[in-house]
Amino acid sequence: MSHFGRSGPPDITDTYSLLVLNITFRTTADDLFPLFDKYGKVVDIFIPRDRRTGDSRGFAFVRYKYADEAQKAVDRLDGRVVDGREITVQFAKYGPNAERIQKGRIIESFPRSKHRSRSRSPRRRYRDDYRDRDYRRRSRSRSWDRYERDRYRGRDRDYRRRSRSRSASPDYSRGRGRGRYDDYRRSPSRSVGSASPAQHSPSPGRSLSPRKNSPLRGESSDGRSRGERSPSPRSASPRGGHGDTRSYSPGNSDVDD
DNA sequence: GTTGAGCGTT
Repeated sequence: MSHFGRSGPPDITDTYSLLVLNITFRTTADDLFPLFDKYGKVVDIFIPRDRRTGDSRGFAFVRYKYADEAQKAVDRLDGRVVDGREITVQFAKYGPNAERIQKGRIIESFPRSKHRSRSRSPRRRYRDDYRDRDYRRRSRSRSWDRYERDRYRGRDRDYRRRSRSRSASPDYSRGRGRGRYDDYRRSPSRSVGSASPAQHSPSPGRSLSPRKNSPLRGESSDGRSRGERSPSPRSASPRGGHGDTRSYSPGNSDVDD
């Protein structure tokens, strides 16, 4: 395995974690790697993503092998404009498991055999409080300046170009939706073959569900679909097999650039 | 297409 493992964190006991804040939502580890690797030996880069959407949360973790290099990277890259955004580089304050950490270095002072209730909330690891935070100060800035737009477009195309090889966009919504509509339209109740351009069909089409609140959805009470219901086995993973945040491969870049 | 304080995965 050349790349850093998606099997979890590597040997982080002797590494120094750096927290990179204020990065763009489109910045990936591949973009940060060359930047941070210039100032030292980068062991691993991890960018937390959202479980639901899969988008970046706007910050990353860069682990250095040596503290001096990490310190230099902090001093050098802190305040640096990346992707049109001024990033904030600082030593990680907490460990991956909210363990004790010192200057970004994880200190396992206690044996892991003794799991202790952490002060933090291990049950809520995700942004469940994003609503509160959103209401707190939602109106601040659109953040969409000319820089990000330009960068986003360029990056977007790049991603599309490389992702187009293996799998297309998650068309399950459209495909499945049309499939349902197709099935619905397939009913003899509707004459398919001549449309009425003069008047708009009472069927909203895709605006709202044609059977929006039918007492019976046709699948539950039907009974026939119960056994032969196909839950759209079209694509299990829209991201394909590359759905890892840290997809950069040091020494062996798999980018087909 | 929207977000922006913060501390992380098998």
